[in-house]
Amino acid sequence: MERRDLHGRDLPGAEAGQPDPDGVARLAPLARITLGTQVYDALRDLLIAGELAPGERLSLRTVAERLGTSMMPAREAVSRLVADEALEVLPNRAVRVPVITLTKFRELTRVRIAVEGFAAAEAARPPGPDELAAIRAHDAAFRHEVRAPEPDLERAMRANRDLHFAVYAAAGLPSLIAIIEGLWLRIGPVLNLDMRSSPRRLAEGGAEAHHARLVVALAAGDPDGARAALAADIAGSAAFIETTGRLAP
Amino acid sequence: MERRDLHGRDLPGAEAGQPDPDGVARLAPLARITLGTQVYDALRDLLIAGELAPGERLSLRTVAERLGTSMMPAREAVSRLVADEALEVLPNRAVRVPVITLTKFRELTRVRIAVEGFAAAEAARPPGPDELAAIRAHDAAFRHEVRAPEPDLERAMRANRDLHFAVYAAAGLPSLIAIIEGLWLRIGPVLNLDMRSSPRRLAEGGAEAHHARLVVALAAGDPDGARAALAADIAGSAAFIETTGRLAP
DNA sequence: TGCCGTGATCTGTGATCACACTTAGGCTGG
DNA sequence: CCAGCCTAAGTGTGATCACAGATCACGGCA
Repeated sequence: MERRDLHGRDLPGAEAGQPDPDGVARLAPLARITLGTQVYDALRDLLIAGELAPGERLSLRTVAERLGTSMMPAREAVSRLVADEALEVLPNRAVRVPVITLTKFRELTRVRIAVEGFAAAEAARPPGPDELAAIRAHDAAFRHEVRAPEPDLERAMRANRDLHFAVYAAAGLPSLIAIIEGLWLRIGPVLNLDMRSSPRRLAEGGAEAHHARLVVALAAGDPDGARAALAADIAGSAAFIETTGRLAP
Repeated sequence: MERRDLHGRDLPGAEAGQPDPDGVARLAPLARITLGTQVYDALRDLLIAGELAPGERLSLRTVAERLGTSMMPAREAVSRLVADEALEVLPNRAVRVPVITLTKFRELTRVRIAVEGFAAAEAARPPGPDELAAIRAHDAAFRHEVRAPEPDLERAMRANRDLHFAVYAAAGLPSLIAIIEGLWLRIGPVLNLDMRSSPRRLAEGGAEAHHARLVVALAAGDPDGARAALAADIAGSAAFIETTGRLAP
C-alpha cells in the first residue's frame, strides 16, 4: 500500500545469471534506507495497527534500545511522527500518542469523508482493469475473512486497509495518498484499538455491504456512487467507534 | 495564519502591575519553542515565500551556521521538511528543494482544487460575522495592493495567502488547514518564484474577480458558489504558471 | 495524619566527534 | 593537449556526552 512498506531497498536486479545486455541500464537507484527511516516505519506500523494505545508514553531511549539502535535514529523518527501529528510532545517534553477527543474524532471523520471520498470518485473514472482486479481481490479477501466462522481480526483489518488504499491508488494521485496515509496514522490508534476490543462488530458495521456498493460503482465508472459508498463506509465505522464511548470528551 | 507564526512563546501575562486576585490562575502554559522548531519555521517561510528556488541545494552545516546554531537543530528541521516532501534527499544524500515536473504540478493542482474547494464550501455554511470581516479585510488589502500604481509584490502575495487561509480557517477544521499548509509548502517555491519573475501578471490572472465571487458566495452562504470561485482562482494561477514554461517535463 | 521540600532518576534537547561516501579539482602520464 | 587517477574538502548519518528540566518516592516537619 505504501512506498516504504517493503521495509527494504529496491532489489538491484543483479541476479548474475545469464549476462543481460545493458543489464546495468535497468539498475534502479538504491532506495536510501537509513536507520531513522526504519525506526519511523516500525513506529508507524505500530500506530496504524493500534498497538500503541492513545495516551501511551514513549521514551527515546526505550525505543532506541528496543530496536537496537542509538538514540539518534529514534529522535529523528519521533520528530517526524510529531510533525505528522501522529505523536505529540506534552509541555513537559514527554512524548505520547495523542488522545483524540470526540470533537476531534468527528472533525477527522468529516475530513476523511471529503478527502477519501474524492479519491474514490477519481478512481471511478475509470479504474484500469488490473487496478479493478486488485480491488476485487482485496474485497473478496475481506468478505471471506469476515464471514469465516473464526474471523482473524488481524487479517480482516489488513484486507480492509489494502482494499481502501487500492482504491485510492487507482485515483492516480500520489500526493493524495500521502495525505490519506497521514489521516489514517492519526485515527489508527483509536480505530484499531476499539476494533480489537470487540472483534465481532467488524461484520455488523455494514462494511461488507458498503464495500460491495463501492466495487460496483467503480466498475460502472460511477464517481458519485463510489464517493457515496465510501462515505457510508467511513461514517459507519466512525459511528461504531463512537458507540464504544472510549473517546475523551 | 498558523499556530507557530508568532515565533514566540505565549505572553505569560505577568505584568506585575497591581496585584491580580488569583493572577497565577490565568497564566497560560508556556509554548514550547525549541531551536529545531525555530529553524523549521525559518526554512518553511523561505520555502513558502519562494526564496529557495527549486533544485537549490541545502547543507546542514551551512543552514546551522547561518542561523547561529549547531548542526542538530538544522538536522531536525530538514528531516521534518523532508517528511513533508517540502525538501528531498537525493540518492547522493544531498538535500535540495524538489524540482516539480509538469505532471506533478498538475496533480498537485487537482488535489488543491479538491481539498481547498471543500474547505471553501465548508466555510460557506455559514461563516461567522468576524470571520467574514477578516476575509473581507484581506480581500480589500489584496485588491488595493494589486490596483496600486506601484504594486508591492510581497504584500500582495501575503494578502492573497492571508485571504485564502482566513477562508480555510472559517471552515472550522484544523486538520484540514494542516493538510493545505503542506500543499502550499510544496507549490510555494514554483508559484512564488514565477510570480516574482513577472510581477504584473498578478493582476491579469483574474484573481481579483475570483476573490470577489468567493466573498460574495461566502456571505450568501452558498457552498457550491464558494467552491467554484476558489477552484477558478486556483486553476487560473496554475494556468499562468504553466505558461511561463519553467516547469520540468 | 497530612503536606511540602528534597533527593535520585529519567526525560528531551543541543553540541561535538567519528565515519562512510560523494564530489570537484589538480596533477600526472600518455 | 587530453584522459585518467587521486587527493582533499564537504556531505549526511550515527554515536556519545553534557545539561536543564520534569517526575516520583521517600522522609521529616507541622
